[in-house]
Amino acid sequence: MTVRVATWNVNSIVPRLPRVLDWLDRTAPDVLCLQEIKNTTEAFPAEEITARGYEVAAYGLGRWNGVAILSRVGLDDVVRGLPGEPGFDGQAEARAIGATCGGIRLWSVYVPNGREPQNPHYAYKLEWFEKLSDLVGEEMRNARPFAVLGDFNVAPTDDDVWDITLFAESTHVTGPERAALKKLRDAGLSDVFPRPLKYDHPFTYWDYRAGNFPNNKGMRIDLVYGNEVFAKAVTDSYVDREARKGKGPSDHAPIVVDLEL
DNA sequence: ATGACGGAGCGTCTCCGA
Repeated sequence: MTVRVATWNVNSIVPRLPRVLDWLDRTAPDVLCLQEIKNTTEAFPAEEITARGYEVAAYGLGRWNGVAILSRVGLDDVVRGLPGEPGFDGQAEARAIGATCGGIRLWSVYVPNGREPQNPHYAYKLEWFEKLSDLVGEEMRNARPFAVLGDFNVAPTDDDVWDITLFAESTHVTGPERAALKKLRDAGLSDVFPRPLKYDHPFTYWDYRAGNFPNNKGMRIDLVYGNEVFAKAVTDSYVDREARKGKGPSDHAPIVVDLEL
């Protein structure tokens, strides 16, 4: 069975909907994990997506964050929220949703940004990673294909940012953040490394400002972490930088993963 | 070469993003 799975931080689903619909039509993923839908579960604009044959599971609590999974190969055992996840400043946040699609267990995640290393948001980020690690430990008890996809807000290596010298005192590249990723790999997940459609590095994010996209000043912070049976089934993976072009894009590009299961 | 911030909310500004 061939399955195409994708992940995309859309930076708000409502203004991005025309682009997402067009991208679904052209790319035809079986499953699409979304991050930063920036609205509520109830307000998710599902109609035109379901008209294309996808089931929708969304989880959003308001104007920030929010995640979703779209699937045309089944959408079962949906879990909204990371078990035991911390909130920030006393508020729950919608940053994870899990579902089983076509026999594959998938989690769409939007890891907290961290802001600056001294900011309480950074400690929250590391705490959130701990709960993600706990979840992965639980999911790894099953033999089925399993992957965590989404915006991890960490560049795994110095090659995953356009110029590491500009990241002193910055989040996304610190030792503890990278150690959190390593802990996921030590638990048995592999970084499904995508090919870039252009240039040398498969960046997935480029700031809107200062011409960062045309200058390819990007970061690889959106990741696909799969267990062994998932990773071994991968036949191709790429970052669709075409989706970052033109008027009204997200600041992230989608990652597409093809599997033969 | 697909381009020089953009989204949301009670909002003409602030917060957030990485």
